[in-house]
Amino acid sequence: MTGMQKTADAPGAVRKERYHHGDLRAGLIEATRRLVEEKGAANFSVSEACRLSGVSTAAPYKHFRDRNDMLVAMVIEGMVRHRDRMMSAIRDLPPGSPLRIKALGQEYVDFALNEPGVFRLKFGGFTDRLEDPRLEEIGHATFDMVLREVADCLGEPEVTADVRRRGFMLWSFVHGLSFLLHDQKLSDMGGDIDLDFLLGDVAERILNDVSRTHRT
Amino acid sequence: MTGMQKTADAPGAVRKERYHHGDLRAGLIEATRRLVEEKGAANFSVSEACRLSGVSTAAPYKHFRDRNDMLVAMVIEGMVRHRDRMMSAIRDLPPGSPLRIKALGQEYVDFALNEPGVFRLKFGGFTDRLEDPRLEEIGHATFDMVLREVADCLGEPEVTADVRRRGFMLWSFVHGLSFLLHDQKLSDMGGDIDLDFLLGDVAERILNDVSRTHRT
DNA sequence: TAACATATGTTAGAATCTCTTACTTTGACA
DNA sequence: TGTCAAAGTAAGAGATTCTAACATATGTTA
Repeated sequence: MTGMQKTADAPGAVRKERYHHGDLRAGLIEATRRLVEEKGAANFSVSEACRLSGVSTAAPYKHFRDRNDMLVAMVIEGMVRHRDRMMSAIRDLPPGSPLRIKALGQEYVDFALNEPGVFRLKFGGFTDRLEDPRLEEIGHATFDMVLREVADCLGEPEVTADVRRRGFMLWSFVHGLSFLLHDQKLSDMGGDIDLDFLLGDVAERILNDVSRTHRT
Repeated sequence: MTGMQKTADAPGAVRKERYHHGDLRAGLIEATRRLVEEKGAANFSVSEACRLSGVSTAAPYKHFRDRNDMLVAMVIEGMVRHRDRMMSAIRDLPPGSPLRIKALGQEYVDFALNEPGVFRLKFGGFTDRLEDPRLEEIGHATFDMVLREVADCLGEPEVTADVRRRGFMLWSFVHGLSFLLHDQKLSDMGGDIDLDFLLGDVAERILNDVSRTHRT
């Protein structure tokens, strides 16, 4: 009995032969991601991530402050992926084209649907305010990138107040759409609305120059 | 020792003199609402709601299947309030006016900010899919009400596919805006955007008849 | 190469939570 | 008044988070 228990080997469990794991921190983050996607953040448990990673339930506390900190670490990686995907989604599209705006929205929504656990953990407001400077930073960087795209598209050399306002409109829209799509509200209550058309239409309306007649 | 413990009396705790509570179900729902607003749904515990209500931790299970069912019961009441407020927000505004659409959006956002716990519990996707026919029903009823307003505003006698599409755009927008506002993204990243103006501008853009030139 | 310091694990356990089972009290009604 | 169902309680099983104390690798330095 060397203390190297090999209990039952849950499916997908990482087999451990050495006392040291190799990169437990990364392993736990990946386990966390898998579990959050499978069962939702509310049902995520540190214990289960430990089981998946083949370590004791005390091990994570050498790498993370607490459960919340584990989730934050996982979400940070997710947001990096999110931004990377958005950037590569427009790589080959003509600069200044509204197609780029639409593609950014498309990708925003796609990420939310492909990694709903991560997306909702970040934006659903589930935990104790996952405030972390790294999250703040990447969020700002991503939005700034979008704002520059909007400016290009409008022919503005800089990010003006108007550009910022329209960028925020676009964000609000795709953000809400992401939640509603994942909640299946579009299929339940939207009739036969075509998602692709919806994205294009909204982008067009927001990028359009409306001679503002009534400000109410 | 009659089993009538009066331990410490946590602040705000309901004092219990009788064996029977009176209306424990309602009391627990209200305690649940308070706790969710105070500490977030993730930190809500049945035990604490019991402490607030002055009953044993086994009592709720006479009224609710489990913790999740308690949350669902509380959210249902919240969604009824949500709809009621939206309806009364437009009561005195001229029928068919875009002011009504804007007021609905305003109220949607206001509710999300006033009762973020409830709002995010319903839409943040926190729990094990809080699917309940009563929630479905009230959601549909509310959206239908909005669609009729949109139709009126566009001069359509019925809820056409186009009306539905625009209604869904509006919903997506105010929905996302609600999340972003609560996350303080507008104040952090929106510069000095005026919320009131934003709502009016978006309503106008979505209600406008854009001669659709390019559908891509 | 030996010895130490540090990082990274483990074991054991305290505090808390959800939910069940079996028992008790209460109020309503025949 | 007696009985029954509804609505509480007490006790406890099983899980969970996190801590404290201990164990083992790893790498640096004398």
